[in-house]
Amino acid sequence: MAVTIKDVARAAGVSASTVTRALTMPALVHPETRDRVRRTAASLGYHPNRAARGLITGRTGNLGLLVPDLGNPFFPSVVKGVQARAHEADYAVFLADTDEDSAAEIGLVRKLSQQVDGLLLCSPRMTDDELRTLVGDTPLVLVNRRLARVPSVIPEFLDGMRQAVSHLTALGHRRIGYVAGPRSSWANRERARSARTVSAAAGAELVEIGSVAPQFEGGVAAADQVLAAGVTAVIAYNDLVALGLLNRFTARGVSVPGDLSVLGFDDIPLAAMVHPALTTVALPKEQSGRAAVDLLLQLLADPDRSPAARRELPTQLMVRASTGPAPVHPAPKPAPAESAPLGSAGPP
Amino acid sequence: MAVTIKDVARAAGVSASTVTRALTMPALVHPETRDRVRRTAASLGYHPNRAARGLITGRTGNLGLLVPDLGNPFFPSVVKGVQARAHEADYAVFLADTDEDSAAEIGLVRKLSQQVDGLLLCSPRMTDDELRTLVGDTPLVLVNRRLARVPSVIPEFLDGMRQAVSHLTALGHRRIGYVAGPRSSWANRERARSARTVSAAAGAELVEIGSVAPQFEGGVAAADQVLAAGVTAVIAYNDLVALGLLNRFTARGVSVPGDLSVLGFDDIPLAAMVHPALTTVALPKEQSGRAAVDLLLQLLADPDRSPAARRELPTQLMVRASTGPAPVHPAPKPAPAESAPLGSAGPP
DNA sequence: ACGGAGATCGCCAACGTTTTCATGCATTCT
DNA sequence: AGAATGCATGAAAACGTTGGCGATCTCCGT
Repeated sequence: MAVTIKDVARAAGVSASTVTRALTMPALVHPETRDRVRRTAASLGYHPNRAARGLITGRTGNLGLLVPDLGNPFFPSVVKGVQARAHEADYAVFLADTDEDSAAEIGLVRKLSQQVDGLLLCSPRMTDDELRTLVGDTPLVLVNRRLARVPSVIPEFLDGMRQAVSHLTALGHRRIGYVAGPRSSWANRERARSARTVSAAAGAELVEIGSVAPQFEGGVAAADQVLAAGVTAVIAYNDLVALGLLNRFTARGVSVPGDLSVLGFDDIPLAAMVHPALTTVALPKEQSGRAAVDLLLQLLADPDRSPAARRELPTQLMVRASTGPAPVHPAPKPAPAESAPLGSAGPP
Repeated sequence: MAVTIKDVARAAGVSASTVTRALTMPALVHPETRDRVRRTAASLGYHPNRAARGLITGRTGNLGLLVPDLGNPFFPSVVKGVQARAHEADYAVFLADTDEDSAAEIGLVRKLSQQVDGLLLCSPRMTDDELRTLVGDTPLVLVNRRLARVPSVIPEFLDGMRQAVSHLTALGHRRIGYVAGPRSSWANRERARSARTVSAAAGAELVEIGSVAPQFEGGVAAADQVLAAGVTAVIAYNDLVALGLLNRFTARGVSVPGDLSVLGFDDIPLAAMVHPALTTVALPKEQSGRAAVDLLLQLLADPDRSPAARRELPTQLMVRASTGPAPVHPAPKPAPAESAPLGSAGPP
C-alpha cells in the first residue's frame, strides 16, 4: 500500500541500507548517490514508517501530555505551547484529559508510557508517593509541580504573590482574603504558603477561606464567606474562582472594586473579557509548555545528565479593573443575600 | 528492558503464538492454558508492544484530532468528548492545533496520517478542494463541516437558528443583526444562510454586519457597527464574538438587554459566567466529539460500508440574561464613544 | 479398529526499518 | 610493490508481534 524503503531503494538502484543512510546519516554516503536517493524518495513521497523505526530504535518520536481538565482555560494554553515546541522538534503529542481523577491519571500514565519517549505531567493530582512510583519508569517532566529529584517547570509563585500583595497594600488594603483551591493541589499549597509569607512581610493580615473546587462554581460558593470575613480585598486560587466570586458579588450588589477588590491567578484569556476586567497574576502558560518540552528533549538526548533540572519562569501582575483603593469603611455591610439573577450556572 | 511476549511464553511454558492467542483470540486455546498464560502475563506486567503489533496488523490504535485553535473554549470541549470516547475504545489520540492556518493544517494531516488509523478534522479551515485531496488518503471524519460523500458530524444549525430567532421575535424584535465570522468558515456560511432563511420566515428583517475574527476582539471591533445599524437585537457568530460585543456595549453605556439584546452561538462554559449571562444556542460539543469517534471507528471496522454517514445533532437555546423584550424606542441613541475602561484586551 | 473431524498448540515467515559486519575498491604510506 | 588505510556500499540480523500452516492428540462414528 504505502511506499516503503525498498521501493525507494529499487527506484534509485541502491540497497535499503543506503537509503536509510542517505536520509538519516548523510555524511556516510557519496554526495551524488545521496542526492539521487533523496530525490527519488521525495518524488515517490516516501516517509519512513515510524512504527518500524521505533521497533528497532526503541524511540517512538511521540510525547505524552496529561492535563487534569481541558475545561479550565489554563490548560489549553499550556497544551498549545507543548504542541508548538514538540512539532518544531518533529515529535507528535498524545493528549489525555484525566478529568481531575488521580486514579485515572495513573492508569493513563501507564498506558501512555509504552507508546511515548517521555511524558509531561501538567498539574498532576496524584500524591507525591504515587508520583514517585511512576518516576524511573519513563522519562518525565512535571509542569506546575515540584518534587525532589524530578525535572520540573514551575512559575515563580512567591514572586507573583509578592506582586499581588504589594499591589493591594499599596492600595491601602490591610486585611486580605485568600480563597484556597483543592487541598491536594501542590499549586494551592504553594500559593497559600506564599500568601502567608508575603503578607506577613508586608504587614497585612491574611484570612484563609475554605477550600473549593478550582472552578467557577467554587468561587460562587466561597463568595459569601468572603463577604462575612470582613476583608477589603481577596486573592483567589485561580481566575475561574475569581470569576465565580465576581459573579456572586455582582448578584449581591457588592461593588468591585468599590467595596471589595478581587485578584486572580493564571490570566486566562477571559480574565480580560469580563466586566470589570480581572486583575490577575499572569502565569507563563505557553512558555511553560515549551520549556517543559525542551527539558524533556534534553533529558531524552542525555539521560544521565542533570537528574533534576528545574526551571522557574517569571510571573507578571496584570492590573485591570477589579482592584482599587481600599474603601474608607473597611468592613462593607452587604445587603442580605437575595435570590439574585445568577444566570443558569454552567452548561447542561 | 521491557517484558516481551517471549518472556511470558517462557514463564508460562508455551510458545509465543499461544500467548498471542490466549490474549487476543481466547476461543482458540484450552481454557486451562489460557488462564495460566493470562495470569503469568499479568504478573509479569506484560503489555504488547503496539509498534510491533502495528507493524504487522497495519493498525496503530491511534486517532488524530486536528483543531484550529485550542484558545477558543469551544474546541477543548470537543477534544474532551473525543478523548473520552477514544479511551473507552482503547484508542490513544494525537492532538494538533493548527493555529487557524490552513496550510499548516494540510501539512499536519499528512504527517499525522501515517501514524494513525483515522483522522478527525474539527472545523477545518481549508477549502473544499484541499479537503478533497486528503480524503481517500486516510479514513477521515469531519466535525462541524459538511462535504459531499465524506462522513461528518454537524449540529442542526438551522434548527438552532430557528430557536434563536423565534425567541427574539417573541420578545418583539423585528430588526435583527447578524455579526458574521470568517468568510472562509463553513460554519459561518451555514449560520448566515440559516439566519436569512429563518428570519425571512419569521417576518423579521436581518442586517448582516461585517466579517470578523471568531474571537473576543472581533466582537469588540464589530460593536459600533452594530449600534449604528439600528437593530434591537444581535446574533453573533459565536460566543466569543458575543462577549466582545457585550464588553464594548458596557463600555459605551448601552444597556443589555435593556437597549439591545445579544445572543451567541456555542454555549462555551464562560457564557454563563459573565454578567449579564449570555443567552446562546448550545451546540453539542462533547457529544460531537464522541459521535465523531463512533463514526470513525465504525468506518475503520467496515471500510466499504456507508461511504458518507452523516450525523446531525440537536442544538438547544439557553435563555439567560442578555436577551429581553425589544425596547419601545426601537433605535437606541447611544452616547458618543468615549475612551472607556475596556480593560487591557487579551493576553500579552 | 480405522479414518476423519475437531481441538490445541508450535514453527516460521513476515511487517519496515536500523544497524552491525563484511566486502570491494581506490588511495596512500613505507 | 606490497600492505595498510579509508570510503562507499551491500547483506543480513534484529526489534516484538501476528497469522498461516502444519503437527499432534483426542474423540466419535462406522
